[in-house]
Amino acid sequence: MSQPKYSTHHGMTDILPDEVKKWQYLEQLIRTEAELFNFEEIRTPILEQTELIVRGLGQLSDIVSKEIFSFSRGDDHYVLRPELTAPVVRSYVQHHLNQRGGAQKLYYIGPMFRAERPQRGRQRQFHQFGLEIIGSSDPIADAEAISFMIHIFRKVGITNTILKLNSIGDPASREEYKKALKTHLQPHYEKLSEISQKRYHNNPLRILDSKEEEDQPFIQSAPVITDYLSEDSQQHYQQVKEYLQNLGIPYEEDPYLVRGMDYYTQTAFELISPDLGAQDAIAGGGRYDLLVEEIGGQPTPAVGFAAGMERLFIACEELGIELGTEKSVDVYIVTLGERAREWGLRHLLDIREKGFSATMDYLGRSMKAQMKDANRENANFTLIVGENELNDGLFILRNMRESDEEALTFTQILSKLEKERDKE
RNA sequence: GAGCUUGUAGCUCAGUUGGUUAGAGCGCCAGGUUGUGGCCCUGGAGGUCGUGGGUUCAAUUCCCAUCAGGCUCCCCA
Repeated sequence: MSQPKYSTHHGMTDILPDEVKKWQYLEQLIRTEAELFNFEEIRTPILEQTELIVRGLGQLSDIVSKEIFSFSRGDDHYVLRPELTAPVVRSYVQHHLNQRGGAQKLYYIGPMFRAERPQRGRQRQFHQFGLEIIGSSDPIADAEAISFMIHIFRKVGITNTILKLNSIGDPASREEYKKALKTHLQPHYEKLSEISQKRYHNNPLRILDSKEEEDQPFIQSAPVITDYLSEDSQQHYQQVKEYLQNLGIPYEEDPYLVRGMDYYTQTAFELISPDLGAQDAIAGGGRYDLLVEEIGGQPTPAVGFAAGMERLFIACEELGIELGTEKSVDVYIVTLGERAREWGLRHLLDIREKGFSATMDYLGRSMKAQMKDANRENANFTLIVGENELNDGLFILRNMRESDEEALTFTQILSKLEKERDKE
């Protein structure tokens, strides 16, 4: 096809009317369920200060080092938010949300931006929903976050997921482990992949995440972080696992699961969908007990997760799950002649006033074309108006599903519609 | 950031071993029924064959570049 003069940027897509139904469905589901879990929505700006994201996620994280959309205007440095944990925490600190009392249970839905190379399940503008529980160190918060995450996927019908679970401990135990890991890798340093050699110095934990062939033998023989957890961390992890068992949520422990952002501590988890191919992480999260302080607030424990909405839809597609309903309209007014069009224009409002959706032809088309259009719009009823009907005040209400029709006054038509609605 | 692969109508795809007007199905518009949809029939609109350059008498077809999609790596949701 020839290239249009203007198009979306690389890796950014329009959500067209035919697809928007499933988005609305999912957003509605998330909102309804979040309310049931007693979470409150929070909305933060698309643009954040560069420094927040750099401090929050870590200078060396892949996201910050190569995937950030940023620009400056005067002395202000802007980034398009690549995730929402740091912004939500920023908001929490900025507005002293701790003063509202208790743990803050927040959820969000919205677009994120990462300058990655696009492919299926990975767009430069993509959408996440997620939640953050700020102000509780209790493992019950971890369990609730995971529970909500699983709950949404189950509600949608995605049940064949794998929950991977790990604990990366508190900072002290992690330092211990880092030392042990480096000691283990030291003799093999020359044999490690280039990336892993770099990470050896910067962020040795991430070596565990490596998919490089040459690293695998050393990763498999590496010490396991869960052996280095402090007693508190161990207890916390143990408690999370017990809560998950009580909730009937199966999980797989993966001692090599490490998350990409620097702010994570203790519990780390990922939800994997076998239906996604290369981008198989459909949701991920964990505890980040140090982030609030890092951003300038009081030391405050927190836990949360984020899920990729596009990836959720891909999984649905693979599983044959259809979300949302077909489009339809309650009443399509079919008009014949100018007088009828005027009548229709006025009476559309009366119908809508009663809570029924209503439309009519805007193109001055033939009756047949209008009927066809009504069919395409999936109209429940057509209301046929011509000179005859205007003269005797009886209009034809055609039930498009039953294919029968009757002549009624407009008042009768409205009550007929209401009767039909009550049947449902 | 790297490798591979694809790019023909709104959509899904044929086709052209380089040669006058590029096809199908679906969708769209109109008519068959001068006031009645879904099925059927007839007709129509819609494509400089992703874009730019090169080779050639001639390129949608071959070559190069570029852009976009897909798969994989990397990373992540």
